[in-house]
Amino acid sequence: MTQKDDFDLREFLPYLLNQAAEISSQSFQRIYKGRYGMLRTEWRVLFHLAIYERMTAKDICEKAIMHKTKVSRAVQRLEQRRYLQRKPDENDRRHEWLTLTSQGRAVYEDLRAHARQHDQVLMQKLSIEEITVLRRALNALSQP
Amino acid sequence: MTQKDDFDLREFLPYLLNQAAEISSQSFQRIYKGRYGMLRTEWRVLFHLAIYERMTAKDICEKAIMHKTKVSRAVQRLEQRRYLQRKPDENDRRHEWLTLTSQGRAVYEDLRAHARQHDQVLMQKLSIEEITVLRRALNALSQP
DNA sequence: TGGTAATAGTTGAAAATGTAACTAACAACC
DNA sequence: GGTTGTTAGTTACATTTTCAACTATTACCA
Repeated sequence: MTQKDDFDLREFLPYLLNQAAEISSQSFQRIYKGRYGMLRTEWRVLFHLAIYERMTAKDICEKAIMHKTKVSRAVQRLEQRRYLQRKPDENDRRHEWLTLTSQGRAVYEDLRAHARQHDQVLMQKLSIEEITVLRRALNALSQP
Repeated sequence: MTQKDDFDLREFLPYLLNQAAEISSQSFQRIYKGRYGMLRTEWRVLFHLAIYERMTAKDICEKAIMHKTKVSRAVQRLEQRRYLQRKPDENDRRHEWLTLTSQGRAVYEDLRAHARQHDQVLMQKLSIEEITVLRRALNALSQP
């Protein structure tokens, strides 16, 4: 098992990004899954609603770059657990406004604290300068 | 839909990493999926075998940080398409040595060229310095 | 006005993934 | 040698995701 080819997987950005994303998500996953049985799609929707307060599913699709069926199903499950409420738009009944319930907000507060803590741990692997550049680079790469 | 909370999702590393990984993988995905009907797990296994020549499934699990069932299934599909061959180890028949067929190597050559090209496009979004730091940071975050 | 197109969101079936239990081969120890 | 434990890899089943088709509502325009 000795390396032969001159193509270095460890320099291929999509590969590296995936690896880092996967590994750095794991311990946070244990938290939202373990405590609330939530999926990745679900905490993402929850966090967006907590931060932006009031969005339609479409808004979430765009902000979070998620497919509408993913969002639709995440919203369903969050509604079943009473973490969010839906309210049809008065003027255009194709839209539904989504807001967190107080229970949903409580879950968010808890998860946010863990997220912060988790982020701290991750950042300990990097220097301040690396963190700054990393965030900038990741944002740049997130523009489609 | 105005931001309210002081927690910034756009600074939460697992989120940022996922976003960047997802988006930067898309156009490469269109290539391996469109041309060869392959999955992400499959190109990863293919690339590892091309680069290291001869590995067991276990080796791939460790290098690629993939679960053994993922690897097992990817190997099955690559074998069905005649991209790789299995050969049981003489001394320990629990191990199977995997190698690419010439057909598998041809597919790799093609995909590698596209991967390089794709990487070039991604890197155009970044400065040289950002690329260096990004790679270093991603490698650091990939250590579990 | 009526007819076609576009948009928000849902649903069902197929594909992929995760989890845990399984088989087969070897190792270690008495 | 036989029992127990470990390792490599597969399989079965449940859970998620994807893709395409669908409903319901609004927009456009002759």
